[in-house]
Amino acid sequence: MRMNFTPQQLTAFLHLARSGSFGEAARRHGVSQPALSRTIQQMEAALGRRLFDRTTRSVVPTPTGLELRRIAETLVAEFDSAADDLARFVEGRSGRVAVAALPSIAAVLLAPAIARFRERHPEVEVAVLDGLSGPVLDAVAAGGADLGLTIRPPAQATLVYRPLLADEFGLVCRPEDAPAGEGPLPWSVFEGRPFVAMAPASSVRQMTDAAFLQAGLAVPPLYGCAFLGTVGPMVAAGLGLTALPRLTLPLLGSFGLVWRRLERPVMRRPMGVVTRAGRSPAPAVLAFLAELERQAKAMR
Amino acid sequence: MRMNFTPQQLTAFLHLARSGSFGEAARRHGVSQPALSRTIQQMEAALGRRLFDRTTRSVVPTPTGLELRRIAETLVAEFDSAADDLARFVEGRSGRVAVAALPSIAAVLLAPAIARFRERHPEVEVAVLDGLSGPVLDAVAAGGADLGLTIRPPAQATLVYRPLLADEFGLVCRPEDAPAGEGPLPWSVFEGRPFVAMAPASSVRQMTDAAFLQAGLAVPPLYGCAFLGTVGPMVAAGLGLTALPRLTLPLLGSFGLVWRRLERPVMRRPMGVVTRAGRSPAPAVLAFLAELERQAKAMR
DNA sequence: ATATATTGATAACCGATGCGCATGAATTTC
DNA sequence: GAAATTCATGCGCATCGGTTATCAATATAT
Repeated sequence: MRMNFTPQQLTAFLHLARSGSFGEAARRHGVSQPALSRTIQQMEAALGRRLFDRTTRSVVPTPTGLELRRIAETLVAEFDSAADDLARFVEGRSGRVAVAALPSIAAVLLAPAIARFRERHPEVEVAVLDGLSGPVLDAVAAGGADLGLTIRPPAQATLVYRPLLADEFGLVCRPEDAPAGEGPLPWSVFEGRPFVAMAPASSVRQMTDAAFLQAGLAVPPLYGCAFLGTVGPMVAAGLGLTALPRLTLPLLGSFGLVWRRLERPVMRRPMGVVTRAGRSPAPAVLAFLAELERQAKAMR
Repeated sequence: MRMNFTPQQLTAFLHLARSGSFGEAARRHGVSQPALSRTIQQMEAALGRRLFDRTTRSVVPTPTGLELRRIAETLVAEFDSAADDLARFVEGRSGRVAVAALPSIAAVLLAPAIARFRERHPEVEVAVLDGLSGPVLDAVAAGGADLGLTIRPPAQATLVYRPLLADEFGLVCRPEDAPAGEGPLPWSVFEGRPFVAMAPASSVRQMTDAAFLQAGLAVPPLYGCAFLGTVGPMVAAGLGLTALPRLTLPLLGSFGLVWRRLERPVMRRPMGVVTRAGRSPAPAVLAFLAELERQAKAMR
């Protein structure tokens, strides 16, 4: 005896068991009365037992009908709740988002995005793994993180990169060291002045080197700091000037440093998001991505 | 988003999630590979999300697929267990049987039937309501009892009666009071001897009265006892003889009384089972009925 | 490197199923 | 006794789920 009732059948049955009339039950179930008659007949045939003793005047559940009602009532409830769980997940209202990010991007882009996201998706768990570029990419590739926030990585078959924000480089210095005027400055502004550089492996250093190369300048790099948090105090102490993307400014510390846009060439630090190629992200991750893009657009 | 997956779809999905290959999963699910492909596509369309990221070489669940797997796994288990519960009920292996019965029938027919029944149906709860004819019929009519064991009641629209056993009347007396010989005796055997009668309302009394009337005898009834348990000691004390259906003999007590079949006329007490008309009994009740009939046949 | 085999997707077709409409049969009500 | 109510049935239709045959893509073998 293979009982293979569909949730449809079970709810139809429950409507009938609850209303005690085929016409009424059919209306509530949203089908015609003959359709409901057939449905019940099929269930009875499958079981080999009547579910209702019915005359033209009354519809009374048999003991088997009562038993099925007991069972179907909980089963349908389970089913509905499961459907609800799944719907919440599919709509991105439940689940988990793990984001790997460079600390600089985490500070300026990720933090506010999480704040907004959690307002709309309070049940979604958000995990942050801050690390340098390599570990970020590794985490995404290995599946430990759903997405990675970093600067554009070299093209890779297993990862996809999508740009979010291009952060422009500018001069960073104490107010009293700033050239007169208000507009953008050329990179030649660094000529003849001490330049506080980042460590040779860092993405910022590679871009400043490239800028000087393009501009045909020879500016000797000093110090070679690994962390932005170290650069701020050094500039503030008057040890030199530096060039940094605008959004990193808050990470330097509160020393009242000024930022002036640099051009010739205009340099932009491409920040974006990487995901695994060929892997569908969880709905909550997609929703978070959308929030990230909105945040990026707002900061542009 | 109305998720309305059938158990079929869910188990198909689980087969795929577990095997990681359409071909293998289709085989286990008992359908062709294209059929499974389409089933999964339909589920994905219903959800608006992919459930598996697949190439020709790999089938990997998406986050949504993992979530559905988690949900479907428990849901299908619930479903199976519910189906099992229902099957046990439908096959009469679980449930409850309430039997209303005359004490005399309960003793001779019901008790052994229950004993056998419980061997085969250990999970079925059996309740006994022993009472006189009126309350027995009332209990059945009101639904408090699934079936009633009693002597044939007057025809009633709401009840159906089915005969089980016809219990023959015989002379009951002390061995020393018995007429010589071994064969059946005529009712005239009571002429001129004290006859211990039952109460006028009892079914036995009505049949003994009828027997004397048919035989054209005038035998004055003495005492008019209401309970069989009272009749035994009285006969054993030598206060008189009586006529009783054979199967009631054990109820008289252990006084070594003898029973000799009576004829001219042969009187039979019709015992049977009553059920509600137009109401399907529970499967366990049907199984119990079958056991009752087997028991009756064995005693005939 | 080219051929082969494996695997999932697609196309075409077909029988079964579920539904609605119209109608029938039984019973209560006026 | 006629009308109304209620569940069951017959019939036609659209949909669905299934199979076979075939395609497209990729890994493997020669």
